[in-house]
Amino acid sequence: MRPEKMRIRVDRLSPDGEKAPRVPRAQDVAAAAGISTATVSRTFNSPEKVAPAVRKRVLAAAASLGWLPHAAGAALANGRTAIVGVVIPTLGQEVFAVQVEAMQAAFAERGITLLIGCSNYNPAAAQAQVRAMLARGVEALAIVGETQEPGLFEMIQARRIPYVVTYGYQPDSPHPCVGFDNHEAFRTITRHLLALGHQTFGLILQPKANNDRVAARLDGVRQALAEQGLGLRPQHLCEGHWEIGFGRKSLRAMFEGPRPHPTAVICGTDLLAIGALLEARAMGLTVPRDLSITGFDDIAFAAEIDPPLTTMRVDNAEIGRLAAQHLLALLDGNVPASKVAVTAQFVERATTAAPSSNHLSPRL
Amino acid sequence: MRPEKMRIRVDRLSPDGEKAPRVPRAQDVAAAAGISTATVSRTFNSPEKVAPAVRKRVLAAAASLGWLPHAAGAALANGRTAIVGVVIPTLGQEVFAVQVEAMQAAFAERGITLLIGCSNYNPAAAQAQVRAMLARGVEALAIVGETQEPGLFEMIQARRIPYVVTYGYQPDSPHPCVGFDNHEAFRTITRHLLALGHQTFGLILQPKANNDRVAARLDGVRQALAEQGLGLRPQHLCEGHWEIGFGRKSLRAMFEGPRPHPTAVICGTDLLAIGALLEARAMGLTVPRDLSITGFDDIAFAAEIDPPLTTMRVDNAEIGRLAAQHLLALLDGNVPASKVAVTAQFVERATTAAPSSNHLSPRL
DNA sequence: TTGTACGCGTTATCAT
DNA sequence: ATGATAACGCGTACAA
Repeated sequence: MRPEKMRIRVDRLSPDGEKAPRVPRAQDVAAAAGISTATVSRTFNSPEKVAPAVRKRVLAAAASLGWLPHAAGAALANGRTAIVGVVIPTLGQEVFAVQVEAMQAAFAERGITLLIGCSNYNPAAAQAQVRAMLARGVEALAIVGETQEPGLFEMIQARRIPYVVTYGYQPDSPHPCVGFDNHEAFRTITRHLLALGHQTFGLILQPKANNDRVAARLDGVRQALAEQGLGLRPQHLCEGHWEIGFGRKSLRAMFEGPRPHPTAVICGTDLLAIGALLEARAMGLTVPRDLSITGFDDIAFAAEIDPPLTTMRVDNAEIGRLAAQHLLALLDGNVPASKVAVTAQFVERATTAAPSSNHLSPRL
Repeated sequence: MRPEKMRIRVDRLSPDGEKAPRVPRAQDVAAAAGISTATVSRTFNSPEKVAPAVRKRVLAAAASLGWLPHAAGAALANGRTAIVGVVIPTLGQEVFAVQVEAMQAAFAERGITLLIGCSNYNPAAAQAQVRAMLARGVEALAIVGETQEPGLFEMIQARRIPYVVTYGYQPDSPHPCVGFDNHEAFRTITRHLLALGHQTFGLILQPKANNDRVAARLDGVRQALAEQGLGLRPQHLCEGHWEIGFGRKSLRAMFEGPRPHPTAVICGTDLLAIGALLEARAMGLTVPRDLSITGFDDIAFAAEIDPPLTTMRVDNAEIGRLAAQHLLALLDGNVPASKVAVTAQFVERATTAAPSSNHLSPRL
């Protein structure tokens, strides 16, 4: 009988001469339970193949040593990492934070942990995050938006791992996606205001650079206007940071600019709309009598403000859940629908109304 | 000369007979560049040790093959994973989302990626997340709060990895922490209101179960009151979900309850305070004449609401940054201060004032 | 049911 | 400066 080949790792001694207790390995558990590492592994990965008595001993040994199977070793051995990556612009925006939270919960149920990366709307940063995640062997990827560094999707595809673009739904996209149709949503808002009789529009949006969702929104508005032979004056289109401050600033700029002033202002987020609303009030305008304002997202506060904000509701947690489901299905070898549309729901509250008569024939 | 021992992995054929192109390994890059894997590794990890000409060839080969060093292999070989874990209650709360975002940015600068876990205020879930992270070989851990499952910190300590408790600062805690002193902050708020002449207080907080920060806040209020020989009536202490709805509901409950009614209501979050403010207005109360209200966090909206909310500002991004710095220092072998205090700043706006006279001698 | 032994992809050591 | 090779910790054929 050949002597068993067994690697023995000597405990390193720390400078002060004490034993530096090392993180236990399967080997240690095996020794403690008086069995082999193979049985340790089986106890955790296919317990039914292990005799109950042995199983009990192994579990006890593992618990007493505080052993956890080292994921890197396992990943190398079986090719699975149980890690999924998600890349979003920023956690500072509730819509994305909520999405990530829902994905994390869905994956956690399946024992999958989530690597998170923020791009801050910088495609190069997104690229770097994706690269790092691929190197870490993520089994799937979710990424917000299609406007990415050239080659990013090829890099993912070369790894043959499932991926999905979230937040936006684009029927003609080459990528699987889960989200709502930004173009359609803003067309809906615009049409609603057109139906009320508005003819002069203001638009306050996030920067559309590197942001296909915002570009789609702008397109949606323009198209709805074009259908009525209308357009958007350059001074009535403001692009900037998504929060209250920029909403205020933009509204003031529009109304301090040349006439005609807008009778309706469409905003890209509820926060922008709230800013516009607050500034309109500060300027002595009455909403919706003098000015209609719409938001987007339906944050909790939208319903509470006075007057309650007309907006559009998107279930971001649902987007996160569906994205996770989509990726999980692919990981299970199933073939889910490549594109999943979530509907954005128009919520009419009290910041929209027909324009008052003195606006109906603006002095051009 | 012994023939070189070289493992050759045969490309597996996919069912349809086509070659399934596999993810490239260092071996493939080495072959393409006509050198050994050792040089490939060096090219990326200590480029100065590689001849410029060779380096160039290796980089070109790696780029053309799309090779990324597989992190699991690297982790196994050098014992470093470049992963750090963070466990928070929920991303749905801005304060935590902002913290995580700041940590992610700080770690990304050092090539470290972040594993994220949410506990939803459930210690068992936090425990499970920590366990999964340790198994994945995180090199450091940040976790919100000290109220954890017994044994959780021992589990971390056994792994000898740096960790830090965030959001709360407790001078007498056995754990390193980065945050502000919740007890002191709420004592400050309470003292301010006491100085204005208030004697009957309401308190609207998040649930204090499994939440040391909230428990500390409650204590802070109680202590400040006790210093003046005052107490808190049970019906004036409401615990519930941190958002607007619960603020409304709680305020109504207090004022529909038996007299005396509070002349000042202290809230655990700005959203709760906004809810209380809206409900107070709906009930015909004028703030701050009939009722003072304070929030906490200083969210963007706090300054915008009418009247602007008196609250306390915490720089959560700073907490995230400092926590990351603390962990990075430890990873670098430095010894940073074990406890880092961030100050919460009282921001007096317009929802606080002296109680009106009819409240000064409440009918008990 | 359990054990043996190899391989996963990389890095570090040592030799050249 | 570069190459050969032995770990790293685990999972899993295959053998017993």
